[in-house]
Amino acid sequence: MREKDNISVTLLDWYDVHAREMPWRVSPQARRAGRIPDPYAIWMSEIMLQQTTVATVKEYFIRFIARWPEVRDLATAQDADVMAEWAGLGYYARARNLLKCARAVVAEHNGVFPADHAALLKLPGIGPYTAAAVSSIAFDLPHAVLDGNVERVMARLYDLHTPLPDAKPQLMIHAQTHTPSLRAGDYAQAVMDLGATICTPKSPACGICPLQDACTARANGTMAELPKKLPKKAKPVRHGTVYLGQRTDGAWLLETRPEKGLLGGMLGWPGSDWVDVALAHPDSSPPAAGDWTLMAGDVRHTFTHFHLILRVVSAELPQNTTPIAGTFKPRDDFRPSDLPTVMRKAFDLLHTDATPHMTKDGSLL
DNA sequence: AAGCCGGGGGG
DNA sequence: CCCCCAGGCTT
Repeated sequence: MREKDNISVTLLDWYDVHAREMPWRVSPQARRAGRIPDPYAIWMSEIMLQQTTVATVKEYFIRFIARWPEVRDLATAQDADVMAEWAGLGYYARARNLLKCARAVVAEHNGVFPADHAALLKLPGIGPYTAAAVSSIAFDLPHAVLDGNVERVMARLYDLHTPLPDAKPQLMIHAQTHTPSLRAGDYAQAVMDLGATICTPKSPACGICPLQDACTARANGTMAELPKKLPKKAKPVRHGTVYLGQRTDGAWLLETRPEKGLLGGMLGWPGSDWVDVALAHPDSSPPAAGDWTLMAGDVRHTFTHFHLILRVVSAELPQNTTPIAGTFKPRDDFRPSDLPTVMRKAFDLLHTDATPHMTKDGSLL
């Protein structure tokens, strides 16, 4: 086993050769040539990368930057436009905080992201990880990033068997130990790249790992079982009903969900509450009078903490319909891609299987 | 400290 | 189909 005192040098050398291309990334070569990363772009990428893979984020990042090139553009955007652009990316509180943060940077920091870890930490949506990531990647300040990748790399490097999240303080100490005072940004990206591409959760590619000779778990053969985690709890199943109503002129009956809670601030179909299978089926009344039809099949979707099974009920509504819930959105004003995934699945069900399961008879609903 | 928040990819 | 992954906010 080699000593662990030059981990950062080894990783930086590896990163010089193996750094992946990303739309927000300044390559180590470009950085040496004097190119400075755009803190706004780094911040936006890091918010999107919370709980989300690089492959998924790329297209969203490109669209956001094209539409709102600078923080002042985003700060003056309409809430609904930002939420619609975020649709499908998940964890919608991130989008609400993205907007809050952009407005705070304009209002409190003159439109310039502060090159200061403590100041970044005070901004909405920026926690310990993101403050360290922006500090290091955008400003080359020597703050240690500790995301899931770094946790895994450090747990294996030190063969640490303490389960997460109890192990976090120890892992953070190791992460800080290896963070260099020079090239802190490249180092942060290097260690996260390593975790994403080589030191992977399952079947890590130890044979091509630049740290293989320094890795204690590799020496002990325990890398596949690290990091240990506390057991997760089972997800309950909930049931509900959504109503997809389309007026004769093509307008859809939609509602904007409340700011707080599940899918907060997002567009969705009116419907019942979502209740546990053990309870009575939700008493759901349609959002407007009409000839409602239960569609064949159902929508199945899994959220962070429960599985959901939705009945989908549809109707063609007369032009003079007065909604009980929701508002009509003109056909040309509505794109299915503005919906969070579970709501888009309901829309897809309507259009891929247009055969009614049974005709509405009044008692059905 | 524990619970609340999506969605994608892999076995 | 099920399992795994993983930051920040709220309470």
